[in-house]
Amino acid sequence: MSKKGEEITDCNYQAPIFNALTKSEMSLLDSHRIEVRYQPGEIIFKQGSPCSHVVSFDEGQAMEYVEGANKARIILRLIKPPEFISGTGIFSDMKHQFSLKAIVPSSACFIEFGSIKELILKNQAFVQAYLKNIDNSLKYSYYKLSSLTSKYQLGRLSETLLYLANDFYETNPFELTISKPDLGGMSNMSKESVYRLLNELEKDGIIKIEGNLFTIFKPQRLAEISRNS
Amino acid sequence: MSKKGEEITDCNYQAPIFNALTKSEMSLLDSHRIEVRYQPGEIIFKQGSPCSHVVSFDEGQAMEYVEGANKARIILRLIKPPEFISGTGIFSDMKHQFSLKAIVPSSACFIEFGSIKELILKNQAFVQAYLKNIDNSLKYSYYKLSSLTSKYQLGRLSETLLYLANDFYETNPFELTISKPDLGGMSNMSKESVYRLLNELEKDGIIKIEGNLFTIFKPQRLAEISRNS
DNA sequence: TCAATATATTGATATATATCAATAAATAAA
DNA sequence: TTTATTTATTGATATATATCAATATATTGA
Repeated sequence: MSKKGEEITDCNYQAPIFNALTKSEMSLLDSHRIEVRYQPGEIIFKQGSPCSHVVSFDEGQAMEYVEGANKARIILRLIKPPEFISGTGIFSDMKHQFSLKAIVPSSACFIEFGSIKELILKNQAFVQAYLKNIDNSLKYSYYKLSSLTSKYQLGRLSETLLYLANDFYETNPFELTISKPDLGGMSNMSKESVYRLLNELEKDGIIKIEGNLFTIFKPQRLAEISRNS
Repeated sequence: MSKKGEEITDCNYQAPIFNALTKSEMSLLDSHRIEVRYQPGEIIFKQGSPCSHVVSFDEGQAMEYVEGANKARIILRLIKPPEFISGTGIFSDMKHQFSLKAIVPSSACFIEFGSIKELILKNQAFVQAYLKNIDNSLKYSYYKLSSLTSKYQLGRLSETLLYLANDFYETNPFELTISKPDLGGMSNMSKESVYRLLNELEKDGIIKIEGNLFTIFKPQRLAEISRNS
């Protein structure tokens, strides 16, 4: 097992849920896993396809998205390691409910669901961690549902920018690794609206954009906009 | 324990998840539960409030909804017995992620989460049923997310009408027990839009509305509209 | 280097949909 | 019954936002 921070990872079980496992349980998983590397844009799993494994996302960055009525897509959230991704549907209809796509070179470890299920049934700490994981997904999904349906686009875009700085990249000037039109996918708006509103926020001195480098000058102002519009 | 179909119910454990329990496990729950009766409009639990119990919804009808930015609310789905409602957040931040409100006189049984957790940890069939339950909620939530953000209002309202006939009331002429403006809460639109579109669907001979009695004449046409707009 | 493609920008227009407003019908209260 | 209140209806208007279009800039490939 490699430590967090090393360059090459190989199913390193760094996600918090794996803390619940003993060494021998990890070895069990080792014999039921496959590691796969992805290039930017490659789909790791696709909404609607059979779901037989969980994913330990070990390296790179990816996006979780759901497909809408037309070609529209909503980007639910971005993923960075270490992350444990349990395809929802694994206890119901065995189909993926969302798609996962690499946005930079990435590495994902597929662990057979059978062995995960075994651990869920016999390891009390593991099942609690697993339930916490789904619970958080559900919580986030409900939040997104109300936010995407009740806010104006400026509020939604501001929320996305704060999410990127605070939760995803976790730095203030941050280098955007998705495209600017993808900000529209995260905030549910057209790419033209994204460009227009970004310029507006920049003109108001709230943010600065140089290429893909985003600086948030007034995070509290952005939070206010996110709340009130 | 009363059988399904009887008038008065009292924590009857009819929801599928309870099939996983033995008689003695049910007795355990019996000593950790409280039954509460509600009048129409009364809140059973409120988004953001502490979540310490799960709910067995035994009688009546209720709505699950999330509160949006302004006073806006999205009605996630309607609930009828038997239904097991595990407040999400019970494994994460111990707060309710949505509200539940009675729409007709209803009866709900609150079961202490401690005893549910005990069963999750020791009964393998129960934990699987519990996971299936959350999984379905997540699946539904993702579906709603894409549907509410990618369809036009006519498509969303058609979807709601089909949901009511096929999944909730399960009869074709159905008596609406929520208000017509609430159809807007389910479809994310203003009440005026609801009235306009209902009249439009009626003029086109797709549905008929007499008071609160809704008849769907052309369900396949409605499904088509729901899909393509 | 030059062409070709993708990304960014901005304006004009179209359109979905909310909001406001006025009134009608239905229901409840007195 | 008469009044008051809620629910329903419909039109006019305002507005958020997408779409279309034109062009500019940057990036890539030949």
